[in-house]
Amino acid sequence: MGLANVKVDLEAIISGTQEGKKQELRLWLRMLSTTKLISQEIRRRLRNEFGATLPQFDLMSQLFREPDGLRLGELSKRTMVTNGNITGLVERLEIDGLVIRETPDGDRRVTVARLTDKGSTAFAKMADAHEGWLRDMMADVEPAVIADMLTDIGLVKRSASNHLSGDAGA
Amino acid sequence: MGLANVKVDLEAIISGTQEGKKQELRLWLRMLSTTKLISQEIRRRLRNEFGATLPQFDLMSQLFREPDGLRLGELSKRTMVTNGNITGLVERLEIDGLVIRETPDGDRRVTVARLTDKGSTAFAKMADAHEGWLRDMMADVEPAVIADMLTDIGLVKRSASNHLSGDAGA
DNA sequence: TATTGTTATACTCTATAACTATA
DNA sequence: TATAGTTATAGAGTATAACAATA
Repeated sequence: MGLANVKVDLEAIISGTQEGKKQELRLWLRMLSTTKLISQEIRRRLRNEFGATLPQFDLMSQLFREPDGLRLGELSKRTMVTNGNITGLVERLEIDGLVIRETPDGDRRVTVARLTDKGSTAFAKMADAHEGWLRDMMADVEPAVIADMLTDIGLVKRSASNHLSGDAGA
Repeated sequence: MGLANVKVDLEAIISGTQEGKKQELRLWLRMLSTTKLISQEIRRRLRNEFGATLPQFDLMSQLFREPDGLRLGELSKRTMVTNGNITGLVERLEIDGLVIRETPDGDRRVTVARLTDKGSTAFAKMADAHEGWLRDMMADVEPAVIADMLTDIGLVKRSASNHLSGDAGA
């Protein structure tokens, strides 16, 4: 108890003071290194357990939300992968039978990619595992990490009762 | 004015409730997509303005902190790059004259890498620019993003005075 | 002419495993 | 035998630019 409602000083950040700038910078740096760790592990598991890459997972997750599929240009925007590279990315997935490309009648320049049934099933499994992995990884570092992260960057003011190492349950 | 000390509910997270788990998950997902955007832009600028890559920048930042250099094994750990790949990474930097490899007398199996003067100067410039870029990127999205991010994931309880869109200065 | 994709190129990163030299 | 690096290999991602087909 006493852990709730830890005070956060957002004012420095929002008002754009020097101190606020420093805090922002540290927040992003912290986020970058933390997410590097996480995404490295996610990539490893995607590869080992599903033979997939993170960009492929990203792409499939976009298609999963769009049963009718997406034009490659739109896919490119959403995944932040250049047009030229979307082709190869989709191609590899098509070879595995996870994605199919079709040209609609209206405009023959257009290519629409969508998940096959196999792809849809595969992605559902991956997404499920993905969520579980995140939970696992959080369990390893939790409960200290999030609060520590916020404290570390000076966003959360550490209070006497906010000392997490040790008897969190007491 | 009312923006300070916004209340944060860490209790759900720390106590490990269902609700806390959900919040964590959303936090990581948000972080992953946010940092993807940022690191993509950072990578682009490092390449265009300095001809460097993010892994190279990471490696140099480790060496910058250690004037005496680091053994490759230690570099590998700190950068999370496998031993086999550290060799090539360091090699490319050595070709550019930014890093030098030396074998100490005590143990001839060991290789120590350290920044050259040129490398040190180059890194200082890069780090400076890097910090500026982060500030720039934050300026684009700021002040809403950080607070919004925290609010969005349910970490910060949005209050009446915490409505950021619009007249933040009033 | 503009748009939509594709192709071509070149480089870096990443992972894995076999290998060498030294201790 | 164990340790520190290196080499070898293969595959994917990334960026850029030239290109083809269609509108």
